[in-house]
Order: sequence, then structure tokens, then C-alpha cells
Amino acid sequence: LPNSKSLGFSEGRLFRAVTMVDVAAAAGVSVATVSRVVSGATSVAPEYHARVAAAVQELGYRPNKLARSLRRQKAEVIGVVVSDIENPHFAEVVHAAETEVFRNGYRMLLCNTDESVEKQQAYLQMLADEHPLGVILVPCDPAGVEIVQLLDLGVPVVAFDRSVRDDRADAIVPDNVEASKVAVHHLVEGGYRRIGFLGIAGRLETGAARLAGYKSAMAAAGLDACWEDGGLRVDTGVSATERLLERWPEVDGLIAANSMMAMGALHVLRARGLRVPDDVGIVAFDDPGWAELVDPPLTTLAQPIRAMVASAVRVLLDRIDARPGPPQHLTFGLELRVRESSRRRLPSSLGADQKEPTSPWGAKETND
Amino acid sequence: LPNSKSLGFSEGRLFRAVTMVDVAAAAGVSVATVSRVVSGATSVAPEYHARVAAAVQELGYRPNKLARSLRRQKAEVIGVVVSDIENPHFAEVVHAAETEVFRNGYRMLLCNTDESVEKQQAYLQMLADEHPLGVILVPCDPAGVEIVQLLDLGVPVVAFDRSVRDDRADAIVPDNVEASKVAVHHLVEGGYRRIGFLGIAGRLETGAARLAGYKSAMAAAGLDACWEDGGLRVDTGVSATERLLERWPEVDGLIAANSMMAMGALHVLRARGLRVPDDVGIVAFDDPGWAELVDPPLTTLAQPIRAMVASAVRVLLDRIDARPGPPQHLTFGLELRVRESSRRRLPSSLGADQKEPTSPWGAKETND
DNA sequence: CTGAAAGCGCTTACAG
DNA sequence: CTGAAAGCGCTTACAG
Repeated sequence: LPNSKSLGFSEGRLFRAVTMVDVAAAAGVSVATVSRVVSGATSVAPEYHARVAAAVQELGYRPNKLARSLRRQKAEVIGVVVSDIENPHFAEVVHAAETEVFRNGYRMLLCNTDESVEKQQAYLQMLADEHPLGVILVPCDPAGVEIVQLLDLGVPVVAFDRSVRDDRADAIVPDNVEASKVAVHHLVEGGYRRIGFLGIAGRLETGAARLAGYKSAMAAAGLDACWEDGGLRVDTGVSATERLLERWPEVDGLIAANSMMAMGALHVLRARGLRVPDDVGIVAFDDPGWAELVDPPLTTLAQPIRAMVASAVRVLLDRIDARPGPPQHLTFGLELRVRESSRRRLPSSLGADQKEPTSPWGAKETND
Repeated sequence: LPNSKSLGFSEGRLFRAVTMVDVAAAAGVSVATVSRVVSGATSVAPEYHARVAAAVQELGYRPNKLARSLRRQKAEVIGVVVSDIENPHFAEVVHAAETEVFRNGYRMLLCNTDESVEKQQAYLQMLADEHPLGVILVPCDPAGVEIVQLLDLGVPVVAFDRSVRDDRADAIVPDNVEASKVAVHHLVEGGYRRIGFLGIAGRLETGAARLAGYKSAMAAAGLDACWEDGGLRVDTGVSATERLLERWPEVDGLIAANSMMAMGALHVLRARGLRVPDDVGIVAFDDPGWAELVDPPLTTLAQPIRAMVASAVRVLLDRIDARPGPPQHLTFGLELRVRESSRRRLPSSLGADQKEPTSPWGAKETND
């Protein structure tokens, strides 16, 4: 058989990568001992340990992860499946996941589904072939059979942001219902009464929960509810707002289920000469960096993303050590970040005409 | 020896994953033939091919990537190293890379350096251990020895956005110098004359190139140059703008080397009662989604990110097939996207007082 | 605690 | 074109 060792060029010289065999020879021990020192699994006599460590150092040995993975039938990789990496919300999720995964010495395989059921299928299939330590999944298809297959294979799956059908999966989700209620209460406290809701339509549970919370809080406050569904974009926010204003011209508050739609609303209101927050108060879900850059800065409902992701990774790593245990289903509250868009300057909207420059990087603690 | 085959649970039953041996037995051929059919490398007689395909289908066989990777000493993975995934610019880069990598049937290992030299070191080391097909690197340390080691190992490296020291690496970079010149010309054509520059300080070649282009274009136009360095954030944009205005109160145009700094400038100008674009015109590098949502919408210099990333992946895959060939060093021009912030409504700033609502999602073709 | 040895599941020159 | 067999570089029960 041919010598098909790993090859490379260095200064024009052919070389072979250093393996455990080389280290074992240099240290005068068996490869088993080298393995035990390198992987740190079993205890090794101090003198042997030292000799191996010295040889590793001297030869510049690096363990071959490919071989380790094959042998263990497990790659030190965590799959992260998000629906849209360009959405600042998920960009933050990915960043937080990267930080946690890196801290634990693992690698992150990033999968982006673009909200496509087919792409989710393809990626989960692909991940099953990779034998990852676990998968953090923002599902666009919560009932995909690939999720079941992954769990059958013994790969822990943590549903993130949205839950999945298979109840063996752990789940880390925001409390959307409660958040909508908080938004309603906040606007009511600010003196707003005719509060409309700009929803995100469709099958996504996120949208349903946010609408449900709104309706429930409005009913509890004895107020009439009025909502229109849009999409996730500025233009759909525009049309939804226009439809809402047509049905309900007296609206004085808006809750947008997504911040892009809030931007659409802002534009429509401005075009109609309605002032924010004096004529209409606005609260939006999600808290992208630009929320405090727009005019007026947007009051938002922010998810504790770092904490949620840290929790997802912790749940995953716990499963890896100790497989059994009931599935975890953790819910996180959202934080209301009050900015100008919902702070009426006067109890009524009379006379509040002058425009002051807003300073988003200044003191933000003033809450009225 | 123990039976340490891959295990899993399905409906409570223990099972062993299907391997090539199983497929070979079912098809009545050797594993070598199965391998040849599955990997599609060599040609196989039609009848054998059909029998193997049928067995694969029937048994639901999926090749073990871990074994393939070990055998080939190459994982079908592409490493993507960016400096900040939360920066919308790099989020778009990552998304584009994901699309290309997925289209080619590979996986993406995402590494985020947070602009830390140590993290770049750690990740490149880690990538070397993974034996990836190649690495797309946005370097924060262009001279890191890990880059040299990766190339020594035979792993193709494509520098993206910024170049690296080792000239064996390919590079895909924006033409920052030219872009600054375009920005200067655009403002000059709009009647602006006292054009200042808000730079991004430090060692990054990006910042240096953008400043150089500005200075050169100003000199060529016979105009005085004036610049201040800031960072990449809104607050540093604020302070840089304030310093610039102190030194140069008569400024009527600003070029920001980064869009966050442009936001800072916008706030300072508003606070001082200077109107954009009538009193001061602004052009910013980068083109985040919110650039057209702010008031006024920002004129930007956008990189052709999809094209650049597609080109980076193509260069990488070419190297994998045919190692030799001189390193590629491709430069891409930026596109000036003219929006309100640099469109003075009147030749002079007299009388342009009324504020119209801006409609970013409407017709954008009007160029004056 | 240590070593000899099997085996993870593939791929691939070699011989036929 | 096909098959037998070695080997990629590790890990890990087993025996000592």
C-alpha cells in the first residue's frame, strides 16, 4: 500500500504531520499513554505524564481531530441553525452562541435556513451526518421529521426562540404573551387608550403568542382591540399601518410585533402629520442597534439574548454528560426599554410642539 | 474488543447505524464498489451501480462523513473567520458565504474574532486541526504566523476585506481609495466645498486607504482637507464630529469612514441646528439596512458583497482542484447609493426649510 | 497505571 | 471495471 500520510509543503520540503506514534517513540511510551495524557481522560503517572508532555512540546504535536471524531463517533462541534443571520436579532444570537461554544473549546457549524422548510431539512440531515455534540435550532418547521431523526440518533436538540413538536427536545423561548401585556400596560400608563397591534401573520407561533398577549391585555383593561397583520418588513409595516388607520382613525398607540414594521408605522404616521410620541405612542418587539438611532428612538421589548443562549448551551452540554433527565422548557421574560417613542411629553397632546434633539448615547435612565 | 459501534435509540430499540459493509452485503458487491458508487469517483458498471443504488435506498444508508474525512485527511468544511458577526456588513458577508458554501454541498465553520488578535490565533489554530477545504479570513492581524502555518499545511486561505502579509494567500478586497474619491467627487458636484472626513483610526488598512483616497481627491480638486479620527461607534462619531467642527466651523460636507460614525455626525449636526443635506451633505461607507430608515436617509458607499463572497468561494474551490497558480488579488469597486443626506434641494442653502416625509421604500431612482 | 491490539467506517493503489 | 486489503490516527476495554 502507498504511503498516503498527510502531506504538506514547508519551505519547499515535503513533510509528514506529527502523530501520536512519533510522540510515543520520542517519549518512550505507548501510544495509549500518549492518548491518555493528551485527552486527559484517565490518570497517568507523573513521570510518564511529564515525558509525554515534553515530547508533545518538542515535536509540536497537535492531535488529529478527524481521527478522534471517527473513533468517538462524535465531533466536537455544535450545530447552530438560525432562520436569518442578517436579522440583527439572530446575528446577536449567533454571536452569543459563538462566544459560549468557543469558551467550551468547541466549534460551531452555522446553518442558515432563510425560513425555508427545505433548507431546514437539508441542514438537519447534514448535521445528522456530522455527529455533532448537539444542535441549537431556531425552527422554521417545528414538525420536521429530521428533528425526530436527530433525537433518535441521540443528538441533543435545543429549540430556540420557537419550540418544536418532538417533546424530547429542550426549549428556550421568550415569553411573548407576557411581553405584549407589558407593552399594553406601559402604553395605558402613558395615557394611551386606542392601542392597535401590528402583527406578523402566519403559522409562526411567535406571531400568534404576541397577538394573543395583546388581545388578552386589552380585554383585561376594558379596551377595544384592533389589529392588522403584516410581514417582517418595512413595506408590510406600512400597508398594515395604513389598513389599521383606515379602520381605526382614532388610534393613539401602536404595538409592532417586529421592529421593521414599527419603522413602517413611523413613516406612515410622519406622512400623515401625526407626531410620535405625542399623538401616537409606539412600542416594538426586538431591539436592533438602530432602534435608538431613529427619530424618535423606539421603545422596544428586548429579549435577554445572551442569557438565553448561555442557557441553551448549558442545557446542551448537560445532556452530553448525562443523557437522561426530563426535557427542559425554559421561558425568559423580555425587557421593556423605554425610549422617546412612547413617552408623551404632556399628559394630553396639547401644545407639545418643539422638537428637541435626542441623544441616544447620553443618560438613558430618565424614565419620564 | 468491545462492540463499540455507533448506537442510538429508536422507539426504545438499540440500533446500529447502516455502514458500507451492510450495503455491500445487500447488493452482493464489495465495499470498494459501494464506495465508488457513493463517492462517484470512478466509473462503475451500470448493473453494479443500480444494485448498489437500490441497496443504499432500501437500507437508508448515509455515508459516515467522519470516516471519509479521516481517510481523506480533509473535511468538507470551509472556515469563515470574521471580525464581528453583529456588524451588519459582516452579517451579510456570512450570509453570502453560507449560501455559496451550501450550494456547493459543504459545511461552514463560523469563527468570530471580535477583532482580537488572540482569538484569531486560537481560531486559525483550531481550523488547522480541522483540515478544512479552505479558509475565508477577514484578518484582524494580517501578519499572524497561524496564517503562514495554514498555508504551509496546504490549506488555501482567501483574505477578505483586508489583505494579509503572506502573499501565497488570495485576496478579495474593496477599492477603498477609489471609493473615497467617488464620495468627494459626488459632494463636490453637489456644490459642497468644505468637505471633512471622519476616519477610523489605527492600524487597519481599511481606515488608511479610505483616508488616503479622501486626501488625494481633495488635493486633486484643489480643496483643503480636514479630518478627525474616531472609532467604529456612534459615540466616537460624535466626538470626532465635534472636534472637526471646532477646527473647521465652516464645514459643509462630511464623509464618514463608517456608517455608525455617520449617525454620530447626524446627531451632532441636528443638535447644532445644522440641516442635512441643506447645510451639510453626508456620505458614509457601508450600507446597513437602516441607512435608508434614518432621517434623512443616508447616502452610502456599498460594497458588492454577494459578488465578492461568490468570488472568494470560487477562488477557494479552484485552489482545491488545482493547487498551483499565482495568488489572485481581486479588487472590487464600491457603489455610491445616493439618498437624501447628500442631495441639496437648492443650489445654495437659502430657503429650503420645509420638511417633507421621506419614503425609503418608494421610487428611489430620482437623482436630484 | 501501562501496553498491545482491535477497530471506528471509509478510500484507494494494486493486482486481476 | 472489480475485489481484497491496508491504512487514515486516534481511543479504549482488556489483561497484566
